[in-house]
Amino acid sequence: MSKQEFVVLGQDDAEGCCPALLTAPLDEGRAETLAKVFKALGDPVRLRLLSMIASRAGGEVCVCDLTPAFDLSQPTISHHLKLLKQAGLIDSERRGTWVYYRLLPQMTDRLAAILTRPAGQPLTETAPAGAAS
Amino acid sequence: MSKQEFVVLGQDDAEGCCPALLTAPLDEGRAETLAKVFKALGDPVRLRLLSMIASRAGGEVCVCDLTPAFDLSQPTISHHLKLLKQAGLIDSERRGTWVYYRLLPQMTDRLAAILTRPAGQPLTETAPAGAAS
DNA sequence: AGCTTGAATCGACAGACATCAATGCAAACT
DNA sequence: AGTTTGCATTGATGTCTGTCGATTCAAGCT
Repeated sequence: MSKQEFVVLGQDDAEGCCPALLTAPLDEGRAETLAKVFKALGDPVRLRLLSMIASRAGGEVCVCDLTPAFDLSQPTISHHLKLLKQAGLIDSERRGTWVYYRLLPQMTDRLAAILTRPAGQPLTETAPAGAAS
Repeated sequence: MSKQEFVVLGQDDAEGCCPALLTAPLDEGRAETLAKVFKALGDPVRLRLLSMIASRAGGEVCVCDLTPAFDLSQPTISHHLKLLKQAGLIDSERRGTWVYYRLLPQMTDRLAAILTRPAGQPLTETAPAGAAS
């Protein structure tokens, strides 16, 4: 049933920091793994689902609260939730009749770190030519 | 030629901060816009391209340096670069015979901010039940 | 002008993906 | 046991997307 993907994302540099995206060329394997996560985020329905789950006070949402928020069939919502789960972004738990989803902050934290360039990066920085200041 | 997408991403909250993803439900319009950017990142080839461009000292890479790094045809690489550009992640400039690509750090910065939860967020935090403390 | 090289565009095609209706499964309730 | 409600799975279908070969465009040669 395919281990969670973020375990692989955990392969850090020698420094024990974040897998470099903006500071060193990504190798093929990590690119493949990372792409799966970003692909999971690359759909408006899944983004809204993730947002609804993450922003919920208590950290949990029942599927029964998610489904009616969309003009989509229940199987479709279930499918999107499955993809988010396989990407390691959320997890689910059944309690009685209902199933609750919650955010796995480790993954979003890791993505944020990956997209953050180290301070004082010697890039050309923002304004090469005609950017309206 | 479709304006850069990140302009829309710039629609901030009243507080003038980042478009909330983890703290408030994303509306349909922003979800659509954000999804396009994440979709651009949702391919291993494009991730590697972005990584190669971003990590290059000088901040620029010639296409002629990118193409031979892949087992893909030149039109395919050109296609992926186009998608990254349309997503507002990179920009290009022609100098003589060659075309140079460079990172647009505003976009990755914004994504990082979007994926970062505000400090002290009242989430259940990582260990709701049986996680090894 | 003609040629050569670097890069983008076009047209085609196979595989992936979002969506749905129908069905299956799990838990609670009568 | 039978029924109902909540969610997942299956199978089918139309659309999107990654890839290529062929072509075109742009710039610098000879």
